[in-house]
Amino acid sequence: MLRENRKKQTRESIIKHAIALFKQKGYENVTVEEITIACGIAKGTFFNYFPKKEHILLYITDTYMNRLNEVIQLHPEGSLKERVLHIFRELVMIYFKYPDLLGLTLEETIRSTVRTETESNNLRKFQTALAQLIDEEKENNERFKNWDSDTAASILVDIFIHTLLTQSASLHAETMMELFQRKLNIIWEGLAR
Amino acid sequence: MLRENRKKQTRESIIKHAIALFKQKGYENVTVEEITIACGIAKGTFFNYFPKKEHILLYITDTYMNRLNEVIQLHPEGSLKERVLHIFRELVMIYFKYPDLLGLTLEETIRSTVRTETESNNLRKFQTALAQLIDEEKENNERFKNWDSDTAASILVDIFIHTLLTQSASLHAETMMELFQRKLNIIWEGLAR
DNA sequence: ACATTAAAATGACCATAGTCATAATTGACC
DNA sequence: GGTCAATTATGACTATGGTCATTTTAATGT
Repeated sequence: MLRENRKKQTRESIIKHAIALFKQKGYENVTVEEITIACGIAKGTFFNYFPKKEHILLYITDTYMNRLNEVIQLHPEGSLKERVLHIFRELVMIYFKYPDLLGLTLEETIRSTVRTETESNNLRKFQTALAQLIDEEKENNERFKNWDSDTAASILVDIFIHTLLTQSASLHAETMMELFQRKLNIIWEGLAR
Repeated sequence: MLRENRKKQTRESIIKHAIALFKQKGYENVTVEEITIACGIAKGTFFNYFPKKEHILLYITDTYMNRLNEVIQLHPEGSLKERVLHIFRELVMIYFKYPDLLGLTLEETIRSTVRTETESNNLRKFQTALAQLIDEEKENNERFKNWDSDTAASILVDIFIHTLLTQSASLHAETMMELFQRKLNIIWEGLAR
């Protein structure tokens, strides 16, 4: 299994060096060749691991979303609204680890969502996780029974992603969280009530 | 003013030929040089009009959004929810004029939103228009007074854009409209009511 | 008409993402 | 430990987006 180990190592090396360089010089100012030199591999090798330069950014989101279940477990208490807000906060914090890459990363996530149409994309995973949360709440709380969980979860994802996108330039986590709060208030209580 | 006329002509020629070629061969398979040849201009000239190839896609959204006020006027009757649904429907129909470009166009709109941060971008315009609609409704209808119109409008844009994005691959307008309807039902009545 | 200046067009040029035929490495099997 | 097949690495090469110094064209003034 030497081969598989090497592959994993190379892959991780590429990601590590690429992100380090992106942080340092900005995504656009880093060439693929530069990344491969940092890794001590040939340029062509890069494309054996990632079909396009941008796919590294996608990987970042993968990592975030892999922590999703963990993040959901972090806040098992409180009302559904509180839990959702906590989850949003955690995800925002993770995203803010690479503030300069936030916008680009989101763009790529969206792109892949548009292009793939598959169930396996990250936003779909997020939606499924939220839908499950709503389903659980339905057991305890009559008030949620009216709605299809998946549609409701989809709204939450709509709000999360698009708010993040429009706010990503200003990069202020707390402002963003306030906006989330206000939006959740509205959809919880109903726009026309 | 010969100069300005020529400029306008060239600009329009580029847009016209570019979109025709995109429809015919797909965005990725059309080179800038190809576009300029079709227009009978030099390659460099293209970049005097559009800083990047992708900016042509942005122009498409500009056109759509310029029709926004017109679209809003089209349905002055009915409840707010009905009006919003009508507006969504009209916009979806406009977008579906270039079904193959829909995804790309949206991607670019989002990109520019992320990058510019200015008030002048198209999504912001959409939001402002919707906020105004909500404000008007507030005059007649007590029930909407609780909420900040801008935040509420922002939710509607979140839903519109992100639903469009996730659904753009399947390209089925009616499915999309049904989804809009379900989502609006939820946020109108309130998720937890 | 001619000269001067400003705007716009041009295309040779460059940088770099991505390809691909070839070479090197690995694992399996005898 | 030698042979073969499959996998992975390599880097010369190609294609194309985008730049920029130079040239052309339009507008203004005399």
